Amino acid sequence: MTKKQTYSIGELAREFDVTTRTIRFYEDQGLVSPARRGQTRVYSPADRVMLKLILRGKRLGFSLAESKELIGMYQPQSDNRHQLLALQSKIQQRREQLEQQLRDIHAMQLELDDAEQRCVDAMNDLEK
Amino acid sequence: MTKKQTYSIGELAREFDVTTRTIRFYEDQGLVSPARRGQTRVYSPADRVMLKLILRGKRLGFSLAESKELIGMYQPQSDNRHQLLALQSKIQQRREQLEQQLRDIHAMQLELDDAEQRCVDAMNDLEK
DNA sequence: GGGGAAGTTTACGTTAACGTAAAGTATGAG
DNA sequence: CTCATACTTTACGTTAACGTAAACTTCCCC
Repeated sequence: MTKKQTYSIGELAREFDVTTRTIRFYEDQGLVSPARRGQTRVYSPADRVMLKLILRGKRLGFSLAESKELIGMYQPQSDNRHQLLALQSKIQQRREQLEQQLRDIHAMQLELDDAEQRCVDAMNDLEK
Repeated sequence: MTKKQTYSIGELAREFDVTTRTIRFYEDQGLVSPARRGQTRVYSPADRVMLKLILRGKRLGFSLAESKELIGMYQPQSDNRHQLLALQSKIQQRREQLEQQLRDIHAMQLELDDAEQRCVDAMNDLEK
């Protein structure tokens, strides 16, 4: 028995806590392309994975266009040497961006530590 | 000698690679409030730090409003116990969001590793 | 067969974060 | 004095990422 799993738009919307409008919008932008049973959209596990990747991109501040490009990088269909080199270069750029984000997160965490400490101190002061 | 350092809007724009329009927009939004010498804006080191924090927020996908709130957290001026508790709660939320971002980044890094490997393989195949 | 829930298309509205253009002011160089 | 450069305000324009409303179909339940 193969997992013949499919999803309705409503199911996915609930799972990922977005509206159906959002999912249809992503289709407009060419990020997902669900099958149809009549008029109705039928989503595959692959479509579901796409959504996951898009939303992960969003959490990191990526635009839909960026996420789309990023996802495209995961399957190099190029047989052209030049394009492969270009792809590698893009991958490298993304890597560097992610590392910048890591640094930024670390800095913020330190500041949050600091902020919380001042909170605690302020509360201790309140208790005379 | 105190560091009597100040900056023009143009200097800061160049340093942070944004337009002057952007910096004025941030002022409109109440994120910075430079002094004036006549009509002309004069930025202090503190203003410069603000800009840094805002742009760091941007790199992590924060809206200006979120960055503003976050920066506000760094100096609890509250003498109210209830507000201090609320602030702690917000700090905790930010922490959790940052940790989600860390997980997201890690996942992306793994996928980039994978993507690059496929690139390398494809290039090796090209060399017969 | 009437109704409700979930799906559909079409289309106009909204918000954030600036871009861009116009028109004026100030200031140092030559 | 004149010109270039850097600043200023005012104001309309733009893009991304959906929200929201209207009007319609499909399907299932009782």
